[in-house]
Order: sequence, then structure tokens, then C-alpha cells
Amino acid sequence: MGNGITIKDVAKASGVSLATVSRVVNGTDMVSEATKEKVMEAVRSLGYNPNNAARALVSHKTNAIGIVVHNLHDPFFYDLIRGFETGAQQTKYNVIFCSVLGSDIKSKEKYLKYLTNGVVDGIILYGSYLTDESVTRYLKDRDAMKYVMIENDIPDFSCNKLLIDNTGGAQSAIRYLKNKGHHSIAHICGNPNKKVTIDRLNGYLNEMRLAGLEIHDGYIGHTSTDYKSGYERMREMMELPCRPSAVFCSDDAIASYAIRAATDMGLCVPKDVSVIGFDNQTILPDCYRGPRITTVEQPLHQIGYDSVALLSQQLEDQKTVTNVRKTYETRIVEKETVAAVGK
Amino acid sequence: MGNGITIKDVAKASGVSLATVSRVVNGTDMVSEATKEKVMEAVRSLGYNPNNAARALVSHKTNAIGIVVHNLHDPFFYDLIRGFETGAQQTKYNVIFCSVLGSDIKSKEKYLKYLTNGVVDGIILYGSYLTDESVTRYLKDRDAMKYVMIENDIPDFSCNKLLIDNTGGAQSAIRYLKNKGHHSIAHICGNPNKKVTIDRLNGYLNEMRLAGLEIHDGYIGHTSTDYKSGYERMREMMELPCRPSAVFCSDDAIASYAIRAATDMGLCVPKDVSVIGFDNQTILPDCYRGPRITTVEQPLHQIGYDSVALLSQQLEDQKTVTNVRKTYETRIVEKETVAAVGK
DNA sequence: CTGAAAGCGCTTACAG
DNA sequence: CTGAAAGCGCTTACAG
Repeated sequence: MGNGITIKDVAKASGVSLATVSRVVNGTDMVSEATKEKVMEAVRSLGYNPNNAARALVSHKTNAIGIVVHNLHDPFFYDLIRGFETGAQQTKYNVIFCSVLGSDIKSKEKYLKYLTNGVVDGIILYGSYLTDESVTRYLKDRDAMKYVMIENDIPDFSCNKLLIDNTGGAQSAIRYLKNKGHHSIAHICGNPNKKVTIDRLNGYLNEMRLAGLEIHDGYIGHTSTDYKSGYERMREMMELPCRPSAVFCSDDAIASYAIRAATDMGLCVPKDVSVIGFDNQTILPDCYRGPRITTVEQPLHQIGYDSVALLSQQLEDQKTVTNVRKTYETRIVEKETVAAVGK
Repeated sequence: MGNGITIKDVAKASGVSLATVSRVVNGTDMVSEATKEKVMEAVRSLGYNPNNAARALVSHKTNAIGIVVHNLHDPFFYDLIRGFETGAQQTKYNVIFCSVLGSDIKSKEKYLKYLTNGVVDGIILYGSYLTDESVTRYLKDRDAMKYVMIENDIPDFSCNKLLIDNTGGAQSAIRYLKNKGHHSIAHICGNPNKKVTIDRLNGYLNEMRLAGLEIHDGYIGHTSTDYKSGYERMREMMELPCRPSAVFCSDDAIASYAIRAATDMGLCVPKDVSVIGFDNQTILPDCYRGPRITTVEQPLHQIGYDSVALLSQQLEDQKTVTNVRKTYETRIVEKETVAAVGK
């Protein structure tokens, strides 16, 4: 690794001690201008770069932040990643991403074990998978590490938490539909392994009850881990004896497939059936070309940015030990897939 | 970092030497079943995990691979990232991503300096930026590191190179259009900082010459670093006195904006003007909803997968020192944006 | 302002 | 099969 040049070579070349080279390179203690120049000259001509493993070992600091997500390729992450990148650009920390495919808990553990043992100073974890129990147990044990959990409120785990009001957002979606005159409102759930799916389902259930709206047979559709299955669920719902006039989809990617299904059946969205999604996802999978999807927005870019900024700030001032807990509000973004009915 | 449990604690708890613990944990040398069990028990009950910085320092191996790209958020990367992820899943190496925003060479250098000094054993670098000179100079000096350069054939730099025949691909696009009866073919170039832009432009120029087709005034449009500027370039071309019947765009993202421009001007693609792109990009920016774009495909998923597989295999068997050089061929994928004319 | 020395947590010949 | 010891490349009190 590296080019083989160590601090020793620099010390020799410039005729000073290792300690002095270290001080010059790090700009810590006072060093006379003369020796500083001698050392810098040697650093330059030798092409010296400090070994990060050695630094980490002795200083217990890596100056790096790790971000762990599932399915980094998912266009869902577009805004979130931009947020991370923008945050990264503003910090001295090196920001590295790790991705696990699907809900492969084994690789998630592997990456977390890797990162938490001498590789990064802090970790940003996005998303809550119901299969995460062993991961959580492991993390709780690493108390020296700083965490930002996004969209994941692990009980009994005190760390920074940036949360989204998913239940409230789902409720606002139902209220919005009701105000548009809809009474027959169905729900297509998301990935069954994610906690967010349950939260949004609960929001649907709560608000339907509060609004006094009946949930007919077949009004709750469960997708697989694949957004695509939203297509089949929508198909089934559209063939229900008591066909819903509106469908709340757990996320925009599912909504995009649901709208394709309706369209393929000869139905017009929103004239024949209204659809509302969640996320306000900028980029949809699989070249969606339907109407712009009315949705419940969560501020993903902001959250990505905030998470990096928060973590690097906390790592810098060691005083700031108080963990942040913040819940981001959602808002309805009206586009083209919900129509008013009745009235 | 970590949980504070070191190899010393394990040695003490199980009544053996550090060396023995190391041997058990790494499964290297022979150790008797009895002591092996004692040690493993201590490892488990203490929750010991080896410190990667210490390991890296002494063994000169990190068991990690770094991937560096520009604009990780760009949906262009969808297939490539899936390829990286799939490759990562199949290797014991920890795969980490670093992203630099725009063509921020300063951060690129920062990340490369970080990775190459005790953090990873090998690096995959995607893309060729014309501003990369200092980066290249730096990398050439790190000969102990293994590299896979994708889409970047740095002269005098011997490393693994996975290349795409961009010039050939561009030529095939022009030939394809000519075979469809087009004689007035314009070209919208891509990001001026990328070498790929020049290669594809050269392909266009070559093939136009070979085909004996004239490049009229205004037939070559230059975009900024933003795909969006493809919109303006297309607008201008459509107002040319000698309006082209077909436009070859340097990539699909630009093509998507070009098609929007034509459509907004009341032109129909491909009836009034044909458009061909490059990349066969699965997911387009900014919710494109036009026709499916006929394009020159490059096998991004395969390249992503191959790069990780190649690097981890080379790091494993140290004998395989011969660098691989492979050029992936492109192929035309006919979709909905090119029509035949004349005849 | 500068240096000698200890030590971070591990691995790996070298002995036995 | 197991242990004592050296050393990876750095930083940081501690002296001076």
C-alpha cells in the first residue's frame, strides 16, 4: 500500500526526529519556520503521505464517516445521496458508502463490523429493516462510536435519530383524499421487511377509522420486496366488486407500477381512479411515463445533508455529546394523479 | 472505536498467548481443538472484534476495495452500481464507495490519498475527466496498489483497464442512421470535461466523413456539464436553415432533454426528427416521459461486476500480476426514436 | 522549539 | 501445538 515512503524516510531526509515530522505534517505544536520548510521540502520531494491505518491505531481517530444503505442503486436514493454528497463536500471527514443488496443481513453485519473496528469514527445508517435485530444488538455494544440513524427509531438505543413522521404523513394522505370526496380508499403496502411499511399502514388504518370510512375486503394489498408487485396488487383491486375510487400507495415507486396497471386495464388516472404515493421521489424506476404522481413528500435531500453535518460536527467538538432527535414533517405535493369526486 | 475489547483481553480470559488468539481468530496455523474452543468462547462472551487499523498496519492488507466515481446520485449509475453490488456480494472484500460532486478534482485527490494510504488494497475508478492530470500523476506513484480503471485509458499507466469502444459505438450509430436513410445528421456533445465526449464526437466526425455526409453549420452542439443543456442545443438545431433529420446525442440523458425540446416545439419524435442516444440508460433523469430512446448500449452491469471480480481475484492470488485490458463492444438497441426516411 | 521513548492492537517468523 | 518478541507507522506525553 502507499508508495513505501514512511515518516522515517522524511525524518532522515530532513535531519529531524520523527516527532518533528509528525508535528509539521499535522500542523499541531509549534515548529520553527526553518525546520518546517526543511520537512515540507522532504515531504514533497519524497512524495510522502501518512499511513491512515497507523494514524488510526495510535490516535483512535480515523477522520472518516461511513454511510450504510440497502440497494444503493435504487433511484429512491437520488435526493438522499445528493444530500450526503453535499454534506460530505463541506466536511473534512472522508465519507464512504457501503451498500447491501436486498435485505441481506449477513453483509450488513459484515460491513458494520468492518466499519466499527478502526475504519470510521461515526456511522450513518439509513432505513429500518425488521430483520435487523442482530445488527442492532451489535451496534448497542459499540458505544464509543457515534451514530445517526435515519428513519429508524430503535427502542433503548440512544443515538442521533432523524425520523420522518410516516404515520402522520399517511394520515394526511387519507385526509387529503377524503377532502377530495373519496370514501372508498384502498392501500397498497410496501416492502414487508421495512418498518416504514407498517408505520404507513398504521397511518392508513388510523385515519380511515377516524374518518369513519370503511375498509372493504381486498382494500389492503401487500407487495413483495419488489416494487413491481404493485402492478398485480392494483390489478386485483381494480377488479374488486366494490372498486376503490382512490388508492394510497406506500411509496412512489409502487404508485408508478399501480398507475401502469390501471392504465393497462384501460382506466384513466385520475379520472377513473386516483392514486397518491409517498416520498416525492424525483426519479422513478423502469422509465415510468405516466402522469406526475401526487404524493406525500419527505425532505430526503435535507435529511442526507443534515446527517453528515450533524455527525461531523459532533465528532469535531467532543463536548456535544447530547444526541439529537428530530422528526421531519411531511407535506402533500399535489400533482396529477388525484381528482375530486362526488360533490 | 470498537468496544474496547482487544486481543489482550481475550488472551487473558482464555489463558493463552496473543499469538494463539490471533491464530484462532484468523484460522491460520494449527491450534488444538481444546484451546480453539476456549478462545472462541472468550471471543464470544467478550464480544471481541479485531481492530482493522492494527491489522492493516502489520499485515499490509486491508481486505477492502474502494470504488471512486463522480456524482454517485446520477441515475446513469443504476446498472453500474448494481454490477458493483453483485460483485461485492460474491467477494470477501469489503467494498466501499466514494463520490465526488461534479468534477471537483480537489475532493477526488483527497479521497484517493485517503484510500491509497492504508485504507484499501485496490481501487476501481470510473470515468475519465480531462482535469484529472494531477490525480493520474499521484496514482502512478502508488505502484503497490492494484487498480481497475473503467472507461479510462491513461497512457503510460499500466493497470487493469476495462474500456468501452466509444468511438466505434458512435460510428455505428451514424451508420445505423444512414441506413435508415438519414443524410442530415447532427451531434450534441456531452460534458466537455469527459474524455468520452471527445471519443464519441470523433466517432461522429469519422463516420460522417466515411459516409460522405456533410456536417452543416450548427450541426455540432456543445452542452455544458449539465445534461439539461441538451434542451437548448436541440432547440437551436431545430431552428437551423438546414434542419437535421436525425440527431446523435452523446448520451441518453442528453437525448431525453433533446427529445423534450423537440416535443415542446411541436415536433414529433421520430416522425419529424430522429434521435439516437448512447448508454441504454435504464433510468432517465427528471422523470422523462417521452418515447423509449433508441441507443448504443454499453454493458454497464457487466463492467461493474467484472471490475470487482477481477480486482478481488487478483488481490487473492498474488501471482496473477498481469494486468487485464479489455474493450467491451457496444450494440445498437432499437427502440422508438428513430424512423426511416426517404426511399 | 525539538528529541527519545512508549505504545496503539495486531501478525508473524523464530524457537521450542 | 504454543509462546516470547519484534515490528508495522504513526502520535503524544515527557523532558529538556
